[in-house]
Amino acid sequence: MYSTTEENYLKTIYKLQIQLGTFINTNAIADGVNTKAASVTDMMKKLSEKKLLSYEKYKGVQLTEKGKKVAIETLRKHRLWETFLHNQLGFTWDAVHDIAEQLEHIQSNELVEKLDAFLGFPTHDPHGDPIPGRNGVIKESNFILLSVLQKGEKGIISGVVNHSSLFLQHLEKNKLTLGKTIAINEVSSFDLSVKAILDGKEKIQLSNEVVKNILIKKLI
Amino acid sequence: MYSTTEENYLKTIYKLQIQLGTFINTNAIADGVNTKAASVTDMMKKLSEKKLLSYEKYKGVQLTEKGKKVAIETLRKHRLWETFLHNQLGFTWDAVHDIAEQLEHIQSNELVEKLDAFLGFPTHDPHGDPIPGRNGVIKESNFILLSVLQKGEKGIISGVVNHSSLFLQHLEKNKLTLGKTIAINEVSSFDLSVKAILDGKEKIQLSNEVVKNILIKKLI
DNA sequence: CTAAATTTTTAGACTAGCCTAAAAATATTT
DNA sequence: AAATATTTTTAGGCTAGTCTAAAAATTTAG
Ligand SMILES: [Mn+2]
Ligand SMILES: [Mn+2]
Ligand SMILES: [Mn+2]
Ligand SMILES: [Mn+2]
Repeated sequence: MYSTTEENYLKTIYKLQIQLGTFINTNAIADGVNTKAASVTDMMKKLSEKKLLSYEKYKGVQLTEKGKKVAIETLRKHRLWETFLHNQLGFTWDAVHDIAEQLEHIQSNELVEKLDAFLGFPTHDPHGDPIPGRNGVIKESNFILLSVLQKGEKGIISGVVNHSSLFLQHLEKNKLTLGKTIAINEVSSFDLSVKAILDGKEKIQLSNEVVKNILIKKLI
Repeated sequence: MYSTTEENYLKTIYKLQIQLGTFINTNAIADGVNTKAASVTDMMKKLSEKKLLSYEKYKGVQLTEKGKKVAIETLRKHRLWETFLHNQLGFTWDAVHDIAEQLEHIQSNELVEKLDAFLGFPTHDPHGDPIPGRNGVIKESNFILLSVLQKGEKGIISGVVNHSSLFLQHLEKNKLTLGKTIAINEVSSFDLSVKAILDGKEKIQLSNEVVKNILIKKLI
């Protein structure tokens, strides 16, 4: 139905709309799809022509319901495939994104639904991001930043803000994976680094750069 | 490394080489990749430039070792994905081909190897076709046509000649699936249709059109 | 409120892959 | 051995998607 390129544009715009509000500017899109502003302008005209978004010169861009639907379907496929790669094939969480970036464009509704069932209708992908349902509904999780936890509080690692391989590998190496419990012992008022207990056993120390990129579900 | 289009050309030429001999002509390729002869000539120049095949004007085309390697890798991926779709996701054998036609172009060696392991290193796809190994070796199976069996002989259904959805659905509907045993009771000398026993139980009647498109492993 | 900086759009060009129509080469008949 | 038919190649053109450089619009600063 839509090309790989079109789906990538729509998915990127959708994600930008979530984090930045409604009107998305050309440069942000160019950055997101890894191309130049001139190419984005071209594509915006085409997508607007196809009623996937509304575009007004110099004013930015906004997805229509139709465009949002395609974006969410693509996101759904991406996250289901990431889950497959991680849970079934044993890929580490830093390796799944690039492959899912290709797999998300395979066209077959039957495949998506069968994959979903095969995986047991997962609600979150390996990075803790919510997987949109068949109906297109996304249950946004109310995770909070680990950096807002105070001394004495604890939570379960449930997601990440930064999705880069470098960061994910760093977490993996330090056993900071989804499901682990972190209890804050002390927050340095000098560099905001944190001393904590991992899973009630191990003493660990985390830089502010790390704690502000981990999402947790607060306990009690 | 190579585009979807290039991989499709190479895979098609490889299959033609298997069934027709070494030099493959333009029209056969055009037919295989569903395009026009003029487009094939263009592409042959490009693939020849990249040393994937040898091309001499008006003389036809032949894969190099390099080209053969790419073709076999693509065939390996195609058949592994078909196996995944059938064995794990429960797709019927007539539905897997079109989706595998897309999946075979996903680029990741690690994915192929992990998928292979996940599937238990299968040797044949859902149509009975052999799956090339990681080394690129294909164990050609010595299946024979059901139509060569004589009265009193029997065999196990192990593959198909015709891969069309229509034929596969017909077989499915008549429970003529891989692994079933067929014992010949009688061959009509009028229309070459066959009376047989399926799995030692059920009496069946098969047209010549059907028996000459089923491959079996002969018993005793 | 004008001037400078930034962002966005246009203009023109490129590649991959495809097409049609015509020309050239090869194969088949007579 | 011509004549005819078929196959293949060339020529020229199309679309999707990309780029650079220049022009136009908008935003920010003085
Ligand atoms: Mn991802
Ligand atoms: Mn993810
Ligand atoms: Mn197939
Ligand atoms: Mn097959």
